[in-house]
Amino acid sequence: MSQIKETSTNYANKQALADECAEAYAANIMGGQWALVICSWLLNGKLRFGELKKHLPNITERMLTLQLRKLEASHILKRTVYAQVPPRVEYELTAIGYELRPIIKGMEEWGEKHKRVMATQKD
Amino acid sequence: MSQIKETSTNYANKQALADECAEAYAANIMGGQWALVICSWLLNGKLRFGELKKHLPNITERMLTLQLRKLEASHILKRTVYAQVPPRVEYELTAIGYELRPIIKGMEEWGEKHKRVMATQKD
DNA sequence: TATGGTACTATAAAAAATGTAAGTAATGTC
DNA sequence: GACATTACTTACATTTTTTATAGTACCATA
Repeated sequence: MSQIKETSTNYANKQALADECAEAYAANIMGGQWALVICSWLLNGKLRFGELKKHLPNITERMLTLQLRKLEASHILKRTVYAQVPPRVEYELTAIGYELRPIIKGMEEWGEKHKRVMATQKD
Repeated sequence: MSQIKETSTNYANKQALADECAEAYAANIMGGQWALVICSWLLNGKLRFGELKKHLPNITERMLTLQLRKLEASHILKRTVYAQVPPRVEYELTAIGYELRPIIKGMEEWGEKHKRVMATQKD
């Protein structure tokens, strides 16, 4: 998947932080350029690979695949393959995945508010 | 600060995402290995550089400085320097910084729950 | 036989984030 | 004058993440 060196200091630090801070643990799972937005789209229901791709205009297929695989490995979403040609694969949030909703919504609201606050600062 | 190339695809993608998805915008601000945990500690009140460092056992001074500067630039916290020797610098969340509390707490709870869920899977 | 659609994979390169190690400034105390 | 304290800064190395580009498999239809 992603190539993490289990001997690196960075790896050790992430582990240690995740062990004692559940919010850092969560951030590791939800980290990555597109993970949050993918989940955000999936909050409305299952989507196919190609549909997700359309919603994320500039993502490469490789990145989409990587992020989906990571989220799948963390049991945030589940992947269903239909034995068809051309292939059809659907992605859907799991129960724990859907529980991200209040957090994602919270971040959305906070982000909007932060934008407004920043607009009033003149730095 | 951090060296972002404004000509890179990555920069363009982040901008575009942040523009249309406030949750991605928020994630950019709160991103970084230690940012969330720093904010988490600061939810309990102002702390000095050295105190923060003690709370984050493996962080290097360079990383701590970088993350604090980034958070300051985003107006998540404010930095107060006291004209003393040896120096004394205090960091405190701003109003919009304190508004991260429900999000951080939400992530904390979700993280704990996710850990429990994962413990029951046998992969 | 050629073409098209879907969901990928492989490989390389570029960019970004993080870590390492050393040094700095100012001043009070020994 | 040497040393300790605090909050950094700088130069450089390494690791991790993201992007670029080009494939692949499958079968149905033209």
